[in-house]
Amino acid sequence: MMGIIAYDILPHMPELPEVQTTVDGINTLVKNKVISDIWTDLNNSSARFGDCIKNPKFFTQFKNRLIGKKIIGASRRAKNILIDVIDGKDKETILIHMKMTGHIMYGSYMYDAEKNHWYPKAGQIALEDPFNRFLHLVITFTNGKQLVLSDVRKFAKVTLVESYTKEFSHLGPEPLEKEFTSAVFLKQITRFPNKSIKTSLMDQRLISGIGNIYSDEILHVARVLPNHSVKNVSDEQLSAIYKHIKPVLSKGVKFGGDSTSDYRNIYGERGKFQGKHAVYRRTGQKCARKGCGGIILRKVINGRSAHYCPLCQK
DNA sequence: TGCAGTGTTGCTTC
DNA sequence: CGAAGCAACACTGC
Repeated sequence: MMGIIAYDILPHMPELPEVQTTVDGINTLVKNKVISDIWTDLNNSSARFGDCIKNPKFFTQFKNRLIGKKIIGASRRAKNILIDVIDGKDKETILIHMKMTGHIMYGSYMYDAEKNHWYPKAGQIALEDPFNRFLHLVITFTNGKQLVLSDVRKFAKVTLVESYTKEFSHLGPEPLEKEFTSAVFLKQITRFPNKSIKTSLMDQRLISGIGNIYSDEILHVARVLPNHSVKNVSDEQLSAIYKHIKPVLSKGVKFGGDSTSDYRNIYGERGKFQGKHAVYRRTGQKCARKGCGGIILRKVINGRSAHYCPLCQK
């Protein structure tokens, strides 16, 4: 390694599999822990951010309402993390959207008062990680350990919610739920006929949780070019896309998410899905489909980079 | 040295 | 209603 820290800043937010991996990690490691203190350095912004911890007034409330409460479990809706906490009958839900570069870890961290900065204590995976420099929210528990938010670009949104339904009313169905039938998919995906199929797959109003990586991967296995308008995608192609949504997302969860960039799981470890890409960020390389021989191309669609094989995707 | 690229959401404007 | 453009932010690579 020669002391060189080799890492790329390739910002892409956690998508469904990454968020699910984090939620599973919280349920494994952080359940029943009682909050004793909360620190942030994001609460120095103007009030224009509304009810989130970037608003200093809100952060004070956030802290007061959560200290003394116990984590009872985490769940996921779209790319949002929901953490339920309780103190007697007094229940709150912490809502975290990791946006571009956020990720959450649990371990032992120490505070440097002079620098107003937190560091992982020795002997932890996170210590080796270049992203440990960007801790912006630290929740300390009565056992002395911390749940931390690392976020290079500080886009993550952290708040408290009372009503899930109100908060998430604009979101499309969850693709891994059994209610996500072929009929539901067809109804949703055809809502904006003039948009590209890739853009529609990533539209959170149509389907929840799919972003740039998984939309590219789904379209590759379904053999559909990303730039086609939805109205020009055949019924056969739409059913192929539907057929592959669940397996591709489940594969992402199975491999612990994608760490092409900054994503880390609750232990500070990388996921392994980046080693499984057929197309995403494989521009100029050979198509992963056996016997295809195509070379992966990259094209900007609606301001986002799409990766695809011009030979086997039609 | 400076600026485009990186990806997502939500707000503004039309 | 919708689409398109941009801001939120940090850092890299050219």
